[in-house]
Amino acid sequence: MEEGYPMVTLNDIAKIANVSKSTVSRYLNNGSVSEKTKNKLDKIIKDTGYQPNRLAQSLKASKSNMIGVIIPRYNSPSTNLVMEGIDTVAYREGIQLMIMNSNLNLNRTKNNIKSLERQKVEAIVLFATLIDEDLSEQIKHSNIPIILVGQELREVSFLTYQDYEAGRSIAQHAIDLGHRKILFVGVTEEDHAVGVLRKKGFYDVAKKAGAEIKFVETEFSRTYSYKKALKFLPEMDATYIAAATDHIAVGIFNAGMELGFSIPNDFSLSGFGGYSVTQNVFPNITTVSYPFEDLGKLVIQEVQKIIQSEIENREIRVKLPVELTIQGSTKKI
Amino acid sequence: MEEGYPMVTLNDIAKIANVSKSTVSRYLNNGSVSEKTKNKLDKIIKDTGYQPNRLAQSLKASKSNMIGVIIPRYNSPSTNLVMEGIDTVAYREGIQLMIMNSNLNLNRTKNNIKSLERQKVEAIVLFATLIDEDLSEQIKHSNIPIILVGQELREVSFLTYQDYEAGRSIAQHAIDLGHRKILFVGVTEEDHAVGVLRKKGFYDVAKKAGAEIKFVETEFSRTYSYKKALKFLPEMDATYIAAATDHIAVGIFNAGMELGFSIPNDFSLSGFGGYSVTQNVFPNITTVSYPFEDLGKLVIQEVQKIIQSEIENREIRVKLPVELTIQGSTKKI
DNA sequence: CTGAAAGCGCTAACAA
DNA sequence: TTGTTAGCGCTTTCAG
Repeated sequence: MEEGYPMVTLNDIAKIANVSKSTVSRYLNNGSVSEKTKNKLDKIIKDTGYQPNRLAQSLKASKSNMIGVIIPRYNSPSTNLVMEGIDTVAYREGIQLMIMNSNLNLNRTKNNIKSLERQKVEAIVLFATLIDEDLSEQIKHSNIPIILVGQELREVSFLTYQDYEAGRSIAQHAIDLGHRKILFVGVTEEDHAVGVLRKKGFYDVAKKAGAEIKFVETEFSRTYSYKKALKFLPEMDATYIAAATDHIAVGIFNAGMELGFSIPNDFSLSGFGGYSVTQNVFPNITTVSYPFEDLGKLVIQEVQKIIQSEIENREIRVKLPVELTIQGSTKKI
Repeated sequence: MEEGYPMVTLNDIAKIANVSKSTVSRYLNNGSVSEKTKNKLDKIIKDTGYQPNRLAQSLKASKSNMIGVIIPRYNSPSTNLVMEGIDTVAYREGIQLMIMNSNLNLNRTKNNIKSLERQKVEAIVLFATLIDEDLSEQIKHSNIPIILVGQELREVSFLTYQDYEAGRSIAQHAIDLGHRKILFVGVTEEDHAVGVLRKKGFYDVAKKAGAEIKFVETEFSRTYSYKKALKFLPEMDATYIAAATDHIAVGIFNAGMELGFSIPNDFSLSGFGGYSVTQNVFPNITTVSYPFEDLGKLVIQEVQKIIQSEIENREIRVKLPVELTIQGSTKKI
């Protein structure tokens, strides 16, 4: 590996061109220099391969033209879809993303925020599931705007989805199909959006229609849910299983296949999310589609507004609508 | 959203404590200050919530303690697994990652490299599939070390997998099961690892055993492969289909299910990669497992060595071994 | 149109 | 142990 060109600074360019640093800087920014020096600098910069040091620029400006993003982990399909939306707009707008992984760990999340503050990012987009009092305070008192994704929190800006309505929507679907014996496979209530809202929406509608609902708690991972399902499926009497996420649904699906069940003949099955994994099994799994990518795009647009406006105290509260996607895994009883 | 604490700098701390900036700096770094000032500074820093500005630190040091990572897109399962490995080691070592998305676009890749150079990252980990002459030159001449992941390239450091051997390995499996009429569903040869090496390894072994191989070219996406398979499956006479990636295999699997085929009874099917998607269908898909996470860990370890050593011209060439994972989708003819 | 000078926040000689 | 000084690379008044 041969060593590359040496690092050349603005000062070097100035010396070579026999002008002052400010002239070079001016050329680089406004471009308001004489035709002659313009040509001269043009050539020198091209020859030397000069690139302005962004650390120096940012330090000078006291801001970095970057937006921090804290993701919960790398392989979360929903997060990745949101990221695509974020990336699309950020790239178009010339905004750099500083992505950090919290690995679903509260302490790492807190440290990530501090780190991004020190990096002078202009705003932080935070994917968080679990939020304790401490983190909540940190968010509120940060000197840079933090916007939460996928959860709602008092006194904090957020963009999320209509999880409660999603629950209602799929419950209505189950009821419409005639199901009255239902198993809801959910997650911990510590996750407010998934653990509380989806379930509550579902229960509210299903109970009202006179359905009998049993509950099993599992974890987000497909594998864990698969193992759990191997146990509860044999002794289950429900005709409809509502899983709190698509991944959980797929885990149940696979366990069902392995145990010799036929879906949707032996029982109907649905998820939440609408990501592609529901189409990796056959029949495809009925789900509620979430507008992940749209939310990503929207986040950056909102962040832009916050950054550009001088009014810092705009509080954003957005809940995007979701959509029932009926596929082959649910049918009339 | 209430505004946070005002930004406090090292200088502010110094003034409040009535000492010089260097004393504060010294306290922060070596800690070699008198017990008295130590206590004083301790308190002030805690009270003010002071955090050193990392832009200034990095500018001063002319380096940022960050490693740049250029990923091909957000939802690539293999990349995300490697990222987990990278993240594990980087977090442990206190190294920040600056992740950028090339979106599989050559120009974005080139710009990403420039951007990371300007950011003064200490090294760049580059996931690239397509590499043209221009990019190759850019890599070689960059003034910061760039290490390629998942592909090999002359005169460039890289870590990748034994793709050729992977091809051989799964071909041997097919042959051992008695298959002699084989369909290989691959991708463009522009992707050397996937499009060339896997295929070549497969062909070398299968041909030698007297098998008859037909070839269909598809794209990486599951959906595209699914559609393609809907067309070629009905008129296919092979007893074994080797897909060049797990995603392609799943696409074929789903098309097969939809057309009423039974796998592995009507034909055997295998993929490459070994990520969890192979277990999202039933029967699970036979594949070659790649050590994605290990590679991620290794990358950062190697990068560390490069950074720490003064010898810049260490060229790294690593190809990690792979492992055949036999599951339910392949069987004896 | 151009240059001198100050300063962003920090670190690191070097003196005291 | 502490303070003074210079400087990382850049932008931005303010004069000329």
